[in-house]
Amino acid sequence: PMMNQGLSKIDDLDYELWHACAGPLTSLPPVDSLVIYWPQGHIEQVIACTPDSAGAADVREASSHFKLPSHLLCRIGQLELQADPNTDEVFAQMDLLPQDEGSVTKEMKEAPSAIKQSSVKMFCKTLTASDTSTHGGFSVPRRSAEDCLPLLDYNMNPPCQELVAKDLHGQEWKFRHIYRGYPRRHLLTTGWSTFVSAKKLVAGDTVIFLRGENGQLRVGVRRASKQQPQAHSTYFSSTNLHLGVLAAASHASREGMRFSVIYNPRTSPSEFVIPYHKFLKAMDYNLAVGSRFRMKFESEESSGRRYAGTITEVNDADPLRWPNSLWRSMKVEWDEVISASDRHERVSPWEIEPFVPISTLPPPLGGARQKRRSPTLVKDPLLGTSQSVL
Amino acid sequence: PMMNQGLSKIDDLDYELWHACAGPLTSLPPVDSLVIYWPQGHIEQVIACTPDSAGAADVREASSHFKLPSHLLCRIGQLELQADPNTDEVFAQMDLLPQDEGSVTKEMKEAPSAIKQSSVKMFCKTLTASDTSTHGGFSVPRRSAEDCLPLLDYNMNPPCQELVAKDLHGQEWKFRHIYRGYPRRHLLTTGWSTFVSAKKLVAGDTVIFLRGENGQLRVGVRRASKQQPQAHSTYFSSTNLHLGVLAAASHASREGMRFSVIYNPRTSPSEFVIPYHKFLKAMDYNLAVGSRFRMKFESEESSGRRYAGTITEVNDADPLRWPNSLWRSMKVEWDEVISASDRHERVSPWEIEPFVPISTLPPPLGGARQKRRSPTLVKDPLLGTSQSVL
DNA sequence: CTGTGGGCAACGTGCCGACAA
DNA sequence: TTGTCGGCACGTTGCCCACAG
Repeated sequence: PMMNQGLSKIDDLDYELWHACAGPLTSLPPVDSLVIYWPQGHIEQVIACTPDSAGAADVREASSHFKLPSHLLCRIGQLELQADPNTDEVFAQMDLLPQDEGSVTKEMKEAPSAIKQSSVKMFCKTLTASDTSTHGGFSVPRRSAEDCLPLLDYNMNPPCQELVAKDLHGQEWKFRHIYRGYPRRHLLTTGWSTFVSAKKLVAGDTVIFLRGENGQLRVGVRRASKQQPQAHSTYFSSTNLHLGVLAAASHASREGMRFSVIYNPRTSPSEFVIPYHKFLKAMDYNLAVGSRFRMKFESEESSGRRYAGTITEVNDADPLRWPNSLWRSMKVEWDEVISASDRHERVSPWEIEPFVPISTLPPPLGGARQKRRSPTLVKDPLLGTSQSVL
Repeated sequence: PMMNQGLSKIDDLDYELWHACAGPLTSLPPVDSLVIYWPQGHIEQVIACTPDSAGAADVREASSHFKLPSHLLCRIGQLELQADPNTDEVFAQMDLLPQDEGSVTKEMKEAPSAIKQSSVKMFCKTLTASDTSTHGGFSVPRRSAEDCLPLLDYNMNPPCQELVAKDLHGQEWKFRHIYRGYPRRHLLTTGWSTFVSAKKLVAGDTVIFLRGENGQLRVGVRRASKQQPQAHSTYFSSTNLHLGVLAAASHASREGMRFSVIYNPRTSPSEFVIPYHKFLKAMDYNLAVGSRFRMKFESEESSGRRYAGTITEVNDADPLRWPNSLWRSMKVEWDEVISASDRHERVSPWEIEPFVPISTLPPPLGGARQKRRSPTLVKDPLLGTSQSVL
């Protein structure tokens, strides 16, 4: 049920499957790379995962005892891509090793160069009412079947074969793939309904099929409904969960010890482990009240689109607990009406793309670097404390 | 889904249902009573609930930073009896308010006097293969039906009625109750199989029916299999959960603030919130290596029986992390072979009954009190530090 | 008294082509 | 090209009694 990253062809395929299930907006920092960890964002995920936010006042009070900066520079130690055995929700467990700022070399600050080309074939389909009904099977779009499924022997009458596809847990699912009906079409019949009921799929959910170079098949699932945090984990009070996050990070940063976080891309309101180079790049943005920008996120109409907006405030999201933190340090207004906009009322610098691409700005003259930065945003990236720039 | 204790007849019935589902060995301290909270025991529950005990070394290392005594004197602030929405496993959320030893009056140390007589009717039945098969319904034992179910009109042909019973979540379940067959018997037919599949009942599990004075019916479930901690809570790393428990208790004890714990009687290896009077009584036991005792617990053959044993060691269960703690301070040997005896290799003083009832001991003479105590067990009950007794 | 099994009817599941959007 | 439907066969569900432990 757990896998490491990029060891063999098979692991590559599982790696691709995990990302396909996570959705196009999710990216993970590679092993050994430098990242910034944001406790505030981690807490946001905990809140999103627990049904009751009761005792929030307690947490606020108690958390002030932890000497914890707004963010930690870390190296990714180990990365495990997994899926919830009950819901198939993807998540990543990452080990973080706190790093000294001094030990950072120039190369570490740079973005990784080439993106390796994958030869994995894949298709997604949003399930229709017919696909999920008990009355019949799954209709495979013609192109998808021809591109991604093993070639049928069209001399058979009817042409058919058995497919075996593994899911993220390594469990195998068998499907009868048949080409029949008039007009002819590709269908998955026997085995399909078992899959649907086991994965509790409903119309609107998405299935994903992948085929590796070696012919291995994978199958995964992405749900339409951000289903409620189904009263998870009745064993633990939400206060304990909050404090556990803070205690672990606090201890790790003091002692420089490895700690472990779980990132759930489908539940977390925002990524809270940010590649260091992405963070550094964002520090060079010219961000001030009134600045225009674009940002990509998933909404009810689109599974990932750019939205345009304007910065209306630049200040602390939580001045009491997390003073001088860049986490959601900008309040913004969107050009369009965004449903569930509360999730996007405040954003962090690294989430956005400035409206004028930075590369087209005139090259900075002497002393221009200061001008390009908004004074309210000039902070020591590692200590999170404001510094005057003269 | 949540209920307070003892407000009305209906709440009483839910309270009884919760206890019936928890089993005969579970008891809960009443609201406002004094208790001793044992962090070690709380951690044991967390370990029993989380699949992987990985990172245990981290936790040990990190937990040494918390200045936390082995036990806290607390008052029960609020008590919520709940059940897991997925598994119907019962659990209790209790608020604990740390107390000063000085504020404890003599009455608080005494056990509550009268146990109020309940007029609630109840029956349990362990399900047979026929009860859980899809082929038929549920056969109600005659006595149970006559004592506990609403009276049937035996003039009907056949006599039948509709029963409506609520579970711990307040959800209503409807059953057709019919008296038929030859020889005549009570059966639940229509609605029963829905209940079985919704609650995922298998042969060997137990159903519980309750009927209050007002005629209200309740239905609950107690599973035979201590099913695996079904890979719970993939959102949180087990290290965080450990640290959260310690951080919450540590902060609460320093600041004297209310904190909240969740007690799961079916999963926790031992109760970790102990009535203060029970604790004090155990301090008077004459416990030393070689002492004989009895103790009641659930095992594979019996759902709650007394077992006899002998104390073989009296020392710290975890000398490094929890020195001078009474939690599982005695290593014991049982007269019979106990399956899964690892859970019962070490016990705490308040769990056992001395073989010679304390009331039949000769009344203590002058200075006898010291004699009756074993030196290795004489500790300040609130600080957990050893004291010399001269 | 109650667990199990045979009988049997009703219902759901699931494979098929037809048709139309 | 593909979503939905009617047709139809077969397996399952679920109510009934008989019988035996």
